[in-house]
Amino acid sequence: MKAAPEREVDRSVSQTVKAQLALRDQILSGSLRQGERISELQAVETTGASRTPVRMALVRLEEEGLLEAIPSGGFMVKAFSERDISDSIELRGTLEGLAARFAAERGVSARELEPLKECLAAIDELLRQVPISVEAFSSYVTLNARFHALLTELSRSPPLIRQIDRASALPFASPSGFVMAQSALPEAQQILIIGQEHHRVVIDAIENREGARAEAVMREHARLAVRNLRLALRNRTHLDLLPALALIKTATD
Amino acid sequence: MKAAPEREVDRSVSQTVKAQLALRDQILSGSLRQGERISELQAVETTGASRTPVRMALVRLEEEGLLEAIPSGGFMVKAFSERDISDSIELRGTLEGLAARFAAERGVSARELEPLKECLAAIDELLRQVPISVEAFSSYVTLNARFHALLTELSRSPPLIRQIDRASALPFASPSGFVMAQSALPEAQQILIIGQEHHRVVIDAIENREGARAEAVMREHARLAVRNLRLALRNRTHLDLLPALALIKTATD
DNA sequence: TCCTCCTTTTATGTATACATAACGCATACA
DNA sequence: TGTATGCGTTATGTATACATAAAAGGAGGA
Repeated sequence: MKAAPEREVDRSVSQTVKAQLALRDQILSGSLRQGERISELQAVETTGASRTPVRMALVRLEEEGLLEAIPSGGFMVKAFSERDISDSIELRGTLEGLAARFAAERGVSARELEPLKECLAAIDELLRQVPISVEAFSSYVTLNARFHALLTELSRSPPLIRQIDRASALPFASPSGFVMAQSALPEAQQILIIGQEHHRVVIDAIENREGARAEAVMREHARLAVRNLRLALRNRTHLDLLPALALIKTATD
Repeated sequence: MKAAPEREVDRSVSQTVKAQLALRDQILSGSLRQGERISELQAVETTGASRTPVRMALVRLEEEGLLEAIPSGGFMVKAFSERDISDSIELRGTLEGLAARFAAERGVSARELEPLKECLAAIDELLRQVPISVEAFSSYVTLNARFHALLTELSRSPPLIRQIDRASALPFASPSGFVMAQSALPEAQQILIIGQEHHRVVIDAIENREGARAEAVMREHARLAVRNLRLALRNRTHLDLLPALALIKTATD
């Protein structure tokens, strides 16, 4: 399939960003197999951008952690072990814990907490319906991502916010990475309820300036995601809902 | 034998790396002032590389955290507040704490601990002489960096190692960032001795699989660096020994 | 004198051409 | 038959040309 004939160049978005998004999709969907060198020429054809922006995108994706530089030149898709993924989640949790502690220790005004509480209430509303619909799960993903983003912001520490964003860039390490995978599990509802309890506690801890408690609960919150990862991988049900399944290193495959 | 070790050298002299090193030097030395847009053409002249590798280097330096992308295009040198810097150090300490905990909880063989203990002994040897010479300070910097690198490796977690490396890339956040600045302070020797005690404790904690203790002491260890930063900035003595002083946002300057 | 608009200039983003180094394949020799 | 070497192909790294968008400067009007 040749894309060359009518290559309408969309100039509203830079070619670099376009190439980056396209390549990321290809990586996460498994079009580009792990360990294999990514051909720039091939990437040029599939993304529609020329070599310069493609190259730029490759560098950014390497920094993002999805690609690995090959010593002799070029890049390949990185492979992740189950341990790598759980460590990445725990890492993210540790950083979020630090953010929560900063927020608690340095103090947060009631006005700043307002959006967090709204988020909390919205999730409460979602969890009230039994059983939880697929649409509700989808809404949960959005609200959960929002909650985590707001919480991170509460630290008011640009370096920390930056690092958390970078740690969450890996799709399987992001706060909502495994929520959809849970949707297939019978204990899904319980898991969401426990997660929401964590949300509630961290807000309470920040409000009362209990730094250690805020930090601890965010770490535990991430451990919930690790548990879900294990559960999903063991059950092997709805693995297609797992983000970046193609990146997971397996012994047999 | 088809493997050629010289390939690494080839890449190290690549125009991209050359430009990156040259630009980083310029940024840290203050040749490029914070807030001002970095002219690509000017960078081409000063680095000797052409625009493509310069552009590559700029992207990498942005990911590294030294540059900031300008919405309308191009990059500028980022400015850091004192709070930004202390947060970056504490961030690094938190990650190192996680690494130490991983090492302690997951267990480390005596053979793996060996190089750490050698490092410890070498630093002990250095600190025995009173007063500590400038050369000793310099040796300390090397050994300290080595100790922190070895400790990070002990976690045996590639994602965590990667993040710690990224967090330490900012010169003022690196483990040895403020050691030289201490050399001008009268309490320098005490500070080094306390730091070494932290090193000793973390090894002991890892050996005894005391995860919480290992984590706590590494956090405290980073706080020592934060204290030194404050001390150095307040005393304003030998500020020229501070890395990236040009990047620190000040109200007066 | 200040503000606004237009023109000019310059810098960035992109495309592409070129050179060099790596990889593969074939052939020859052990 | 296996290994090593050499050549050809191909991909990457680099340089540069071109187009567009932003910034700056000047001129005209209020």
